[in-house]
Amino acid sequence: MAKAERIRIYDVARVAGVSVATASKALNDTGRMTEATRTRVKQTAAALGFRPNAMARALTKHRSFTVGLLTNDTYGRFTLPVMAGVSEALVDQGVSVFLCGIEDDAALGKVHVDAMLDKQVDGIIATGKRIDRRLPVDLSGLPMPVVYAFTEGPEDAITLVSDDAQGAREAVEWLVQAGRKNIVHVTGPETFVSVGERARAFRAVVGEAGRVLHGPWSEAWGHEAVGRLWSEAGDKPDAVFCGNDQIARGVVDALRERGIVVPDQVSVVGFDNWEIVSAATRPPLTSVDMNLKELGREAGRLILELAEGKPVEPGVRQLPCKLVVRQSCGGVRRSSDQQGGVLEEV
Amino acid sequence: MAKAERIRIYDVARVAGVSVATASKALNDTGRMTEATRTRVKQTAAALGFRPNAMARALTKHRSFTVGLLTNDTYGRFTLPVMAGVSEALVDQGVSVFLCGIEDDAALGKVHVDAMLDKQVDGIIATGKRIDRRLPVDLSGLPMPVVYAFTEGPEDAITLVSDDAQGAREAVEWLVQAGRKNIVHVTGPETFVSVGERARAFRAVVGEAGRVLHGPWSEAWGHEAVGRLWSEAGDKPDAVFCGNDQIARGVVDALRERGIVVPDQVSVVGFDNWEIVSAATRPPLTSVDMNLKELGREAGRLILELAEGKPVEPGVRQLPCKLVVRQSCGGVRRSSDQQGGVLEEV
DNA sequence: ATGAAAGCGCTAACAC
DNA sequence: GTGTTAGCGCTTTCAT
Repeated sequence: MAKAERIRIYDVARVAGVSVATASKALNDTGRMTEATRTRVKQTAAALGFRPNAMARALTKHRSFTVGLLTNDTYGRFTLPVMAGVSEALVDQGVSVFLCGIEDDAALGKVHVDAMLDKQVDGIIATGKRIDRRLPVDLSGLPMPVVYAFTEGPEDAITLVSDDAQGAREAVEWLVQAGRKNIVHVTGPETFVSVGERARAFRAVVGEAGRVLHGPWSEAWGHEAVGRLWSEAGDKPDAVFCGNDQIARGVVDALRERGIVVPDQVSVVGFDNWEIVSAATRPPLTSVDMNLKELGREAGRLILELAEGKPVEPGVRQLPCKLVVRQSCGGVRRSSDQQGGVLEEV
Repeated sequence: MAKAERIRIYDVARVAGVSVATASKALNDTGRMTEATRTRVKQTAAALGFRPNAMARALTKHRSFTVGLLTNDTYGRFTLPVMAGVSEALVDQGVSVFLCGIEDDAALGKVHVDAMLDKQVDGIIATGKRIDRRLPVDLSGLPMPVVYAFTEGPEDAITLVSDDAQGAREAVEWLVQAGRKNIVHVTGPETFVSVGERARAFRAVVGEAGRVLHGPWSEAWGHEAVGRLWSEAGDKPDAVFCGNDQIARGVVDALRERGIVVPDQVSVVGFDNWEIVSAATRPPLTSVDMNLKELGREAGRLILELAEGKPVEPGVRQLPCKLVVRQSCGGVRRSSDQQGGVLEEV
């Protein structure tokens, strides 16, 4: 832990035979000087292993090269991909990310926001576990930019969300294209905005008579829904589009218990593409991926632009979902490991 | 985003009618002055909404009140609880946490570590996904303290791990106490140190003849293991102690498919207490919790002590696991919602 | 083209 | 007890 004294710009300047002012300008590619001088300074800095003191720099530049990521998503189901994206977009720029988990605790939220203020973060990215709820903290009027990603923000804020309708549409169209005629939608509670959007998109494809069953976001509900659907008289569904992967897993398990083969007899599609669930299901789930990492990347880019003083248009930006095809729904897909786009049965 | 000028200590001093030096001392509870002055300064600071500039403070105090959490655990299965604990231990002290996900990429690791160095974090906590592997970065010789939590560190480092042997012992003793006679252990690959420790603890309880089956950490393996065990001639196991919750879930599902009732006929115990798995299993899994949040808390406390210059004895600290009882293993447990410790069958 | 000097906001010796 | 002063390491006018 004991270590040679840290190299300061002062040392670089001395060794390079220039003043600290020149050294500073050389290293920051500002000011004017002979190319020779600039190069020499940069080389000595590199040779000496000079790393500028971020604190000192922040003090004068009023930029800390840090951002805060605020979240109330405890399990990290949604936050981790977002975080990964944010980090990826910022790490090359030398920007580090404070992760602040605030649960649903307003007091804790305030503590974290105050800490961010003290540390003069260049911006705050707010994220959460659903797009129609706000974090229990007020982020308006802060002296730094704020971007909302996968959580609701004020009217005139910059907000990033996934395009639930498009994701749902792609999933359902996939099922239709696979020849399924009787598709039902088993999803979460009606109180979620995204549940409504997905259900609307579902009906837009299959027709207004499309059947939608609401329940909790759990495997148990998927299970129960199958019980309900298959105990009714009349035609049974030949496909189930689920509101999340846990429900889908419940559905698949329940079907297997009834001796119904997925995907031969019934196709199942999930939502979220939570790999730990979708990949462990037998058969592995085809699922809609909300591209949360890309959402995070975009949030990182935006916060950076804002921090640099560039203008960013406020409003809600919807980012597209993509369907990840596994084995739970049959149909035809373009083979990924063959040239020429041969189509194959899966 | 436009905001009134930030209050500086200079403003506080002026309003309180003292010098900045006195103001500083008053607010930091250092130096000597009349209690009256101190109170007055503190009150004006509060009234003005003064928040010290962390950058400026860091520059002089050589403490940034930030720490870095380095991890290669992408899913966050282990990192998130650790992170929550770290954060919990530090947030009251005004310390914020940089989360740095480095995958298994040495170059990315170096980028993050360099960023931490530039930002003069007060300490680094290294964590990962298994206790017998190192992160792909060299953290020795850094000018700040390092604590290893749930990842391997150098010989003379400060390391925090869960007590796998104790956790396994408690689980198996619980099964024995529940009257189980023929317990097998279905676990992960032999290459994991923790697999060895748990298996040894298992055999220490059930006898050296205790049967241990190794395989991948997956549901599929749990499934397959049941197939293997139940297709053999002779007595069937009446309990399965699993190396993680995913295996346990596979076991439970496979047993159900065979018409074997859990926990009536066979008891199952998991490991990790990953709620998303253990709670969704039917019946919910009794599982060993590694107390990762507490591990994180302890790591936070230690890094703080080190940052404050207090000495901390190097070496490996084992923190106890605790058994979380749900419905997958029967036996007798103390009813939690009755007074007087009535014992009840579960 | 380069350098001297004045801060950024705060803390800590050392005077008074 | 309280204030004066000198930095912390870097950036940035403004001279030269």
